[in-house]
Amino acid sequence: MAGVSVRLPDGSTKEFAHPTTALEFAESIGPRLAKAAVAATFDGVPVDLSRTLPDGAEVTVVTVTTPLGREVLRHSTAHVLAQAVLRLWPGAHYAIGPVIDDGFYYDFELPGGAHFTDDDLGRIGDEMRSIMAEDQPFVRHEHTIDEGLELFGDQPFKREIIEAVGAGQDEVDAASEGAGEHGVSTYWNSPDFTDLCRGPHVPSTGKLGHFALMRVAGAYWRGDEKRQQLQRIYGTAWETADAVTEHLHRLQEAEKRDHRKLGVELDLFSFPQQLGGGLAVWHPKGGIVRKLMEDYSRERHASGGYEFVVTPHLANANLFETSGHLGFYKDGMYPPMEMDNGTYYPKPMNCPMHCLIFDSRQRSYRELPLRLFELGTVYRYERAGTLHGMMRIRGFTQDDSHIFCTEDQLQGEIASLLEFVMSVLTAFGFTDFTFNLSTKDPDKSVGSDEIWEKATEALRLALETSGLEYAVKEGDAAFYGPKIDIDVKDAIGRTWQLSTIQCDFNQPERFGLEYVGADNGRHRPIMLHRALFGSIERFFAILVEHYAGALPAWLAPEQVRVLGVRDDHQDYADSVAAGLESQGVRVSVDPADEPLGARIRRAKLLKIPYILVVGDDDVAAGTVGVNQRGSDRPERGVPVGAFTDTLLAEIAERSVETPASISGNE
RNA sequence: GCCUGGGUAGCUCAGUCGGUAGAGCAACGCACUCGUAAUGCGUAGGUCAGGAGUUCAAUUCUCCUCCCAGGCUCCA
Repeated sequence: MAGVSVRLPDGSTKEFAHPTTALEFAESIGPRLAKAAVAATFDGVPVDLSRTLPDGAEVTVVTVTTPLGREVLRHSTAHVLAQAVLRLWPGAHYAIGPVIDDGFYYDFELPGGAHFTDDDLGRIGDEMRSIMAEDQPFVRHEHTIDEGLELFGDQPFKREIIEAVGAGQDEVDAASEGAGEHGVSTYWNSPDFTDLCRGPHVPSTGKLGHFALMRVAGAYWRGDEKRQQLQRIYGTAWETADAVTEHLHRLQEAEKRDHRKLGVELDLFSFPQQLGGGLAVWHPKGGIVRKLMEDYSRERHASGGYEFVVTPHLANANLFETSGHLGFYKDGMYPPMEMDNGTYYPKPMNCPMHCLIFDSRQRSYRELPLRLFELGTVYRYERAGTLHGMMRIRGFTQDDSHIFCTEDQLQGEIASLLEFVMSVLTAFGFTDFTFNLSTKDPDKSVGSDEIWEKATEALRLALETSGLEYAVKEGDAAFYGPKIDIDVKDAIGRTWQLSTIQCDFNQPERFGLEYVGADNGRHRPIMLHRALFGSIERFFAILVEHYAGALPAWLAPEQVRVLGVRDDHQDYADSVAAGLESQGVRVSVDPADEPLGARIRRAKLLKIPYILVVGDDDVAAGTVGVNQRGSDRPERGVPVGAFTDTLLAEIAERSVETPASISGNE
């Protein structure tokens, strides 16, 4: 065989006289690289280190600290998990074991309908460690489809994956599991374990070891709740033990920001059992934050050309028949109430009622775009298992708007909406946006293809003319029209889907909406649905988590707490507080019947932005000691006026950053 | 709705191999009067989620219901 020549990522080439594996290639570059290598890529395609270099390819060595390297590591660890489970439960069926963010999972069906319990995780982990200690190789084999079916004769899920080849819909899944038109690929670890897989894998199980099994869960086979439920085990795996520890630490930190926990600690809201699942009560401290959010929203909508409307919580069933909601979402609506003149439902959406407002009299093109806005409270019967604090709740309020416009106005409206959304969200401290365009789901939609085409194109053009990058989510639209969803990234890098802009040609048609045009003819308006917060409850929860409960001063339930050093500073503390209160500052005084340190601690735990300590010096000089949130270095002797001015400016600007210094001297 | 794990004082948790419960913090009272993250003493607080069963006896064992957590499914 002639020699081979391959290209390196830096553009240089390397020649080999004999057939050479990717591992030997890595060794030829350096022993450290070879040691860190877990896989390679040939012309961008990930492959095992044992593969032979193809002539002329661009070759990279994949090391364990890269995203692809970690994927290989996690995928390989998932295989070991399956092997361990099959050892411990002979006769178990194994399904799929893909890589996910920060980890992996594997789905199983245990013999005799057995289920994993949390206690099993320890045993399984031990078994995995012994497989890793055995340092078994991952040996790749290629088979024909028939051979594959034979090989996995007693494994129904593996057979189903292989059988999906050529059958259409599950092709992509099958390919990622190693089954395709070409045949199937498997990895052999030991005489007792072979798995179906595309690869690549680390060379041997000895390369693995830094992992943790996280939890047991149920998961439907193929994600279909009509099919059987399998037992899923989630795990995480990293290149070093320290990286595992760090990951677990990050999870702990995220837990500390959990809005449900902070909701109790900061006395913001609760879910009384007597109320019923998924229904919240807002306590005064949560209530004031909500009011501030709503005030700001109303203010922006007022200046944005919106008109305020109010609609009731119940509606005749006919309304939701007309809108189509009953047809598509009956199961997600609260059950109907029979009343003397018909059947009524709690409303799950505000849009049908806004259509009725449009339809209440004849409309002229001169009125368009007509922008109706409502903080509309809706009720949805979310399934019990989906409830999640304020994030997923059964009664909530949407900052809902419906814009009726002409076809000519559509483009401009969408573009200005995109601006509006980003501007409002920025005020709350979110600056990192991503955009998704969701298109028609053929199985769950109303209206003609032509109308959908038009609506989708309008959204696409608006995104493009605004110069925004976006991803397309096929089949993710609402039943009445395509939409743009806007995700934000929070302080610890998690993304949340917040705002939505939906283009709807269907409801105006279903409701028979019309306006009189300049041509004196009747025309159908187009309706844009949009929400910025989405649900106020959910947005509030995201805000709490984003700030870990330390809300910016303009949103903080209590902005300032004044502490006298001794009892005899009480009058001065009261007067400082009264002065601030007269300027609209939310302030309280904590009297000196406990040591100062204890009162400071309590105020810090409540995440109050400013703690003012006043003592003899301050009474004499008309100053305060300012202990700012996030700082461990209080400023003494700040004139009351200087503090007040800085604070009022911070609040008026709705600053999401705390000023570096209150006195302005530093 | 499905799978797994839970529910003990306002919060965080201990405990009872079946004999009706305990700590810290919080609350309340008294004393302390203090310059930047926990002053001391005392008081009160629980149908051990709810219901049924087994038992001389159930917070503990069994079953059912409700609620919570983590997933799955769903999310107009």
